[in-house]
Amino acid sequence: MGITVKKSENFSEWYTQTVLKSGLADYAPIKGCMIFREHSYAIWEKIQEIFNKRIKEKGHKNVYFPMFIPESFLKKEAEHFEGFVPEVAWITTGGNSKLEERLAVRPTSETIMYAMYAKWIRSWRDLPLKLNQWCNIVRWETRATKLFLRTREFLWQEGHTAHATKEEADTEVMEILSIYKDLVENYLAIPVLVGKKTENEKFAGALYTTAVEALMPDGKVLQMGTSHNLGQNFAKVFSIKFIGEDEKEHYVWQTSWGVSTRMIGALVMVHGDDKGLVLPPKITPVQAVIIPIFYKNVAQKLILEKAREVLNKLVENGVAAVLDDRPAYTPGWKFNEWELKGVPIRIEIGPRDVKQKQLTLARRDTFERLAIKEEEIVDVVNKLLEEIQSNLFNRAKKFLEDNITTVKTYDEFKETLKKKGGFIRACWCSSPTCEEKIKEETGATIRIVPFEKEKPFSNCIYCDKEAKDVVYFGRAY
RNA sequence: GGGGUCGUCGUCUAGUUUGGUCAAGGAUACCAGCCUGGGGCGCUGGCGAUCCGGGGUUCAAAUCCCCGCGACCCCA
Repeated sequence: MGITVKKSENFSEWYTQTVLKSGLADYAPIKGCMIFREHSYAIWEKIQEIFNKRIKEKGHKNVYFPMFIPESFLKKEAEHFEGFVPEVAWITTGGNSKLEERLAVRPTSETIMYAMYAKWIRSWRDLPLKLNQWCNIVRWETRATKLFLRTREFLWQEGHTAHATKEEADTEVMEILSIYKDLVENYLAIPVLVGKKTENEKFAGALYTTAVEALMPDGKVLQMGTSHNLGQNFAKVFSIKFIGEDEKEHYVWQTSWGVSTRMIGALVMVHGDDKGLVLPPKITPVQAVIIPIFYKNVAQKLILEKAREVLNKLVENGVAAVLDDRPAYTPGWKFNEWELKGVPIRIEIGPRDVKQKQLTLARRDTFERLAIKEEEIVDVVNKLLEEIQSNLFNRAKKFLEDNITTVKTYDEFKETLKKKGGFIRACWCSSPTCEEKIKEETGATIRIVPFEKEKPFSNCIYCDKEAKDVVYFGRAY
């Protein structure tokens, strides 16, 4: 019933088992598809809650657009279409009749949304337009399914804004990126690198793309979120124009950005251990579980009463606590189950504790156990939750820092990639050809070009010509 | 994209190499009853599989062959 492999020994198998056995997800009876079960959906709801709050503060509104996109819409922006067509699922038939124009099941919603933006935006007074939607996305993957990371259907949020000027759009892109960084680092406790994408790696149809990228324990890099400045590319093909204060006609400047349920996969990989999930307190649906320990010859009622009292106290003080009073399972069984599910704190209440007016607490991240005075429970739990949150982040941060390797030659580059993985900091001449060659030969891509230009410390690792940028390479999921 | 492994009760698995002993064995889960309870506790009984689908070879197929479907692992 528990996880039968060690994280350090067979990472891939460990990941699959952890996801399945913790009750996060299951395979669906449709190839390439998965089921987001209660546990992962609850985490997703937390993410929604946090992110909604942040963007609503900034004046964004949530909407919902159709999941079907007419082919002609998708085709309007050539680069965009090229980028997505290899994995678009098409609807060609409705009932018994063949459709006159086939419909794409949205791989992303730029085109369907912008067709409407063209209708809604008339004047500078209509700007900025800042909409977001939470929805499902379909990309017809042909590669092997990996729960949360590579499935044909997944959930995400996609924000789409329109602005009067490029500067405003630039600002929007950066503000959203910093919300993503905040979400991932301060809630999911996963440290990230932020920066720009190269031309090769940018979103199909964008002017430029920015991203937050995280490092997984197996040395591979996972893109956690992207924020794009679309320039006026879509505005021109969808004719999204407004009359400015200068009484002239202008095309809008647009942004789009998204994070997906992939983040849940990162959460599993980064923090999980041989006993299962380890969830950061700020993102877990359950922060503390109370497990009463009964003995036949001791008044069960007393223990249960005490457990309920502790539960109420915690809940009243804003702790997401639950009481596991199922009589059919033994305490040991429950310990294992809640550890598998990653709950940060376990509170045990048995006859010993009641007698001594104490509670026994156990930390999920360090397995440390401690006895505390009953009346201290709220303070101690809150303090522990904070400690666990920062411990998880610091652990991951150290791992990230230890796995950023600076190299000066291509041999060193290949060696590091093979032996260690992680982020590789190297100099690059900024030619897409070198980037492409490196990808072909090693599988590594440029994950991030830092916003603050660093001074090159060597020539381009591939062509040995003068380097223009210091960039971060990695093998990505 | 390339290579490999695999598919048998809900789940994990034995059996496949060498066809017959298998109307498929075990463990776990599930149900009933007892017993327990500070790390997946124990006992008794019960339920549960046309062996992924299709075709072929054969007196005989979970086992051999072909096609399909699906999953996983490794490599770029």
